[in-house]
Amino acid sequence: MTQLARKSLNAYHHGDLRDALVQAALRDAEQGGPEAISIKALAKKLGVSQPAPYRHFADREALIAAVTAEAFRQFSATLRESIAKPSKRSKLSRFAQATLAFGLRRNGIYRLMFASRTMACAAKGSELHNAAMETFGLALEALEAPAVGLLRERHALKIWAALHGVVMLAEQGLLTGQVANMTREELVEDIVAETKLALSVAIKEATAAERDPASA
Amino acid sequence: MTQLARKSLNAYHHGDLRDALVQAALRDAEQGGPEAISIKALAKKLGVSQPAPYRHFADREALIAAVTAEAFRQFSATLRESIAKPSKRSKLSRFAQATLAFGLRRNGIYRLMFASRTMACAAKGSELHNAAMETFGLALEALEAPAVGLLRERHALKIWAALHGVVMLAEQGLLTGQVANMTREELVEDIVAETKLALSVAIKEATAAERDPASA
DNA sequence: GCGCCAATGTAATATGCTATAACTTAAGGG
DNA sequence: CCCTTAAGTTATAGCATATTACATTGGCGC
Repeated sequence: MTQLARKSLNAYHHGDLRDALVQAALRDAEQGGPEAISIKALAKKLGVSQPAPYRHFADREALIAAVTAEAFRQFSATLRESIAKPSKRSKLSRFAQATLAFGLRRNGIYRLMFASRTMACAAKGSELHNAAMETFGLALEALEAPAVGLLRERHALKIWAALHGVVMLAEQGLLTGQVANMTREELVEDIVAETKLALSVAIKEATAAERDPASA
Repeated sequence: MTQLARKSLNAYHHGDLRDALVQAALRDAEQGGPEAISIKALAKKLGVSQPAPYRHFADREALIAAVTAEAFRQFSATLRESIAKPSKRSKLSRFAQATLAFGLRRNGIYRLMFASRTMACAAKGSELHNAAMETFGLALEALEAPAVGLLRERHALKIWAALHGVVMLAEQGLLTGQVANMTREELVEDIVAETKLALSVAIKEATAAERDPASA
């Protein structure tokens, strides 16, 4: 990429305006989501003229895309950390709770990644799309059950979707601390358990079918 | 409410500008989501001056809220229909597929309901919040298994979240037609089956615990 | 009926944000 | 040392929201 070039060339008036814009925008988006990102406000805050950001981003959308990419980087790092550090709880449980925690704590950023028009318009091979798929890769990794191939993929997909649903509903205020007499964390734990159950059943069925192909 | 008053009073210059605005905005939001709703553009399309809409809505947010309420009405009606009409498939399956279909076909509207800042800011007792909770009520209704109380609520919540996750991921282009060698409809069916499995196990455990409270 | 009132709509305008055009400054290489 | 180019500035166009002051119309009391 142009990252090396950027670093040396931008060391000028502002220092590194591009990066400063992304970081500041990320902070603004933390609470208010994508709509809280304003070129003008950012320029003012960073002490440059309004049009200055346009030297680094074609338009507001481009800035948002860059911010979203950075958000994915942070999200992935957090998740990776969660499944790496040892604990009594299972890898899948740690992954799930980390996802929920990130989504609740940095909800504007979560919306940026998973509920913005920018992402919806990202093409299949784009940097953003790849970043999102990497997250799914982490879900796959977190599934420690001895499932391989499609079976593994399907269950990773299901738990990813379920977690995503919980986080989104929570952000919309539809999961208010306690629903059905359980906290959001307990709900996530319940989903983890359900996934494990379904996966073990599926594996049992698969091995049975292998032994006796006719019964399938 | 003021609905009766509205009907008679608004029958004037435009006929019923308020309703026309909501309907037109709903059409605009169908593809582009909330950000596609523009007071100015709507006024032009309906042949009135730009400030005219402000006679009916305090600001853009208020219009969006009204549109969202209408969206919930249509969504609920669609879901209610799906679980009412008889079919070979289970009620839960019909409910789940109807949710997916609505989310995919009218994705801008779905975002309006479940991924907008407007909803996130809706207070707990507000009309919008209640409308959203009604949808959850339909999920509860769709669960035909003989579960009651908290058990039923929890499983309805879980399938609601999972479905929601699938729809959102699909809209973000992260579930591209075929993932893990299955279509989105098959994925939803899989989730339905998983829910039924988990619920039946939970019921079995509950009845066992009832017979022998000590083992719990 | 007549005039008044309130609801609805219009014209004009202030404000704020995005984006572009034309011009300026500073760093670095030949 | 000048010239190129990246990066920044001032000025301005354009668009959308929202407000204020004014016009219109339909219904209601008298």
